[in-house]
Amino acid sequence: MTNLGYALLGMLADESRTGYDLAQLMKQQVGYFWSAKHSQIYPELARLESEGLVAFEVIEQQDRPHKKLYHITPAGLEILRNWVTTPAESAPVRDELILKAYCIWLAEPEKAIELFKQEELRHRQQLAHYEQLYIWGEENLQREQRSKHSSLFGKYLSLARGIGHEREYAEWCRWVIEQLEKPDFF
Amino acid sequence: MTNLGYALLGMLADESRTGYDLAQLMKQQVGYFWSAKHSQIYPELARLESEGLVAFEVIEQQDRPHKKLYHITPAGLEILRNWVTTPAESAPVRDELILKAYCIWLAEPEKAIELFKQEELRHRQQLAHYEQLYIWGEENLQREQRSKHSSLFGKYLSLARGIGHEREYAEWCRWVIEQLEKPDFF
DNA sequence: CCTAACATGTAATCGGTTACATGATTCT
DNA sequence: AGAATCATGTAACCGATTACATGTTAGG
Repeated sequence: MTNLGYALLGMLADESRTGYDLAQLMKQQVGYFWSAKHSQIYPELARLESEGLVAFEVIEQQDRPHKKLYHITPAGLEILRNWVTTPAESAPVRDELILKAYCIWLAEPEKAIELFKQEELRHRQQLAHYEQLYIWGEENLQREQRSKHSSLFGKYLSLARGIGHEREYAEWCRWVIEQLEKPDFF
Repeated sequence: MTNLGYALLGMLADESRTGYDLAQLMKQQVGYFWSAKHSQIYPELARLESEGLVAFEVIEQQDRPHKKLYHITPAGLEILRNWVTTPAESAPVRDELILKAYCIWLAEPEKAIELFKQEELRHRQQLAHYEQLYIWGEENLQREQRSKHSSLFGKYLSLARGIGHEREYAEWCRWVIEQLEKPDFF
């Protein structure tokens, strides 16, 4: 099983979806921590189906093309449940901006400041976006949905991580700018 | 040019190194934000050499196999300098633990707590490691090396990012545990 | 004797992106 | 007339990992 497979099972555990729906979700919500293009999703769904972890029914539509609505099977739910609490394997980090930071001693400080100002702005904007989603969610949250067994719970945990991550990243950018603005010897 | 190419140029801008040395560096320092195995490094060095961005001299050694000591060329330094301050392209995030967090509503809370306790510990240990490196660096830092134009400057910026990242990650794990320990309705 | 460190490469495979391919409907 | 959304697929390519391959010396 691949991580993409688990990601798809996770989305289908919440509700039945088409390949197209799954690809859309990966441009929103889920895309903040896992993503894939439709060209990867369709073959992976076919693979999951061949292993009996998902199944689909063809929905015929007038005025729209037909679609395959996938749902998770009991076997799929079982391996997903088993996976969620097993330790995650640590993937190597590859962050282009930190790589640039490592080499920044070669650059003119003014240009470096400009770069980090742009990056800070980018992360502040993403932070504001996440915070807005968080507020909207809080407002519409019913009492019975405030359960560890509601799929909304998972959405909150992941959104909170996004907020913390973007805030921390933006603050590092700011700190880097401060270091670059300091005179060389003091 | 690939990011790996720039990473190698960045390491060679600091000082001349062999492919073996570069692979070792990517298990330490540089590996915290960019990594590659020797099987990827050797062909990439050959490619950089064919494009005139690096060059090497063969060092014959008694009692050790011969080695190729690579150094950056003026052309290599130029494209590296040009790259460092150009905006970084944002790569999609793929974090297995956040994916698990998203699906955690399917798990038994006790098992979920165990998972996040393990993960918190892992990040606290990595944080302690980074902080130790930071302290050692501070201690041995000479006045003339406290310049934006010293390669140590880049090492500090990247190390600071590692510290911030691990601290924030560990704190999120702790917060998740708190959410999981709360009674469902309160 | 076996393992670790030094030292350099190639081949097979895999996960993911980009591009190719098709086709209907709705909105501007 | 053209773009956007819905809807599903395949093919080529690329970056990265794992495994294959070789050979020396030092140390437990």
